[in-house]
Amino acid sequence: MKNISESELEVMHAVWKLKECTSIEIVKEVNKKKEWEKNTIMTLVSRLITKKFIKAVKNKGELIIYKPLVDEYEYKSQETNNFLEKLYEGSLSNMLAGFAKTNKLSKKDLEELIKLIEE
Amino acid sequence: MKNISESELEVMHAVWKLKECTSIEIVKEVNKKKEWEKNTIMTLVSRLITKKFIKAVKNKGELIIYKPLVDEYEYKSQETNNFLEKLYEGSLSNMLAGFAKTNKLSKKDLEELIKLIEE
DNA sequence: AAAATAAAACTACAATTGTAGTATATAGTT
DNA sequence: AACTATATACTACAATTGTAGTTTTATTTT
Repeated sequence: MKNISESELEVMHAVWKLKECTSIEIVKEVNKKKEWEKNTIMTLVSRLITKKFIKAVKNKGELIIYKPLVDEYEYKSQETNNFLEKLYEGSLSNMLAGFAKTNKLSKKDLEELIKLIEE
Repeated sequence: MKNISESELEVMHAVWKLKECTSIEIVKEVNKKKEWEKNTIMTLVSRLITKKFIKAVKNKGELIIYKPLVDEYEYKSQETNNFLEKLYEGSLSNMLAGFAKTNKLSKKDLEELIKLIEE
């Protein structure tokens, strides 16, 4: 399975959020964060279709409806694993340790971490 | 500042580890993980030089010595921020929450997390 | 029905990346 | 000094990515 590129990911975020949507809605949603041309955004959509991350449903007389084909959280945590593998030998605590060195963890972060651990 | 690509990153890991090293050493180190041709690895080294992540010091009669120009942990935590931004709206706890959903955190992870928090 | 508009598809093109091969310079060996 | 081996530099080339422009198709308006 191919990768979602960085700008494609921006589009995926929109599709994940909207769930079933038209090109118009996707463009509007993406434009909240990125000033990209409609054409640019639709090129990304079409690449995501080729890569099987999005499906297009076409009904006569209606706009095409786009839907995500992969689960958002599943995809994200797989990407997170890849990321940890690439930068931190796959170790989460390794990452947190390194991260804490430069990016002071905020109190809020710590509290949320504790809450998470307690479950 | 340009980005370090995925295969370039593999080379950076070697250079970070070795600190001051020759092409031979870099190739040997990278080959522990990736079966890449010497030429391939040296192409990556030269791109990293262009991108200012590595410096080459050349002394007459000796092999060229390569050194990292950026701090490993600084680079990694910056990349981590980018990653969090791209996938989790910049929120670490957001990531951990999502991560915990699919990737059961191991007991070991939890223990190490707790240790970290306690500092 | 013809024209105008807008959506969808197709084409474009440079930069980056992955992955080497080839040429040149330098050093060590006979 | 000539030859050989090997380190370094330069060239190559297809795939992917970022970023649209252009063409075609379908729908709505005169």
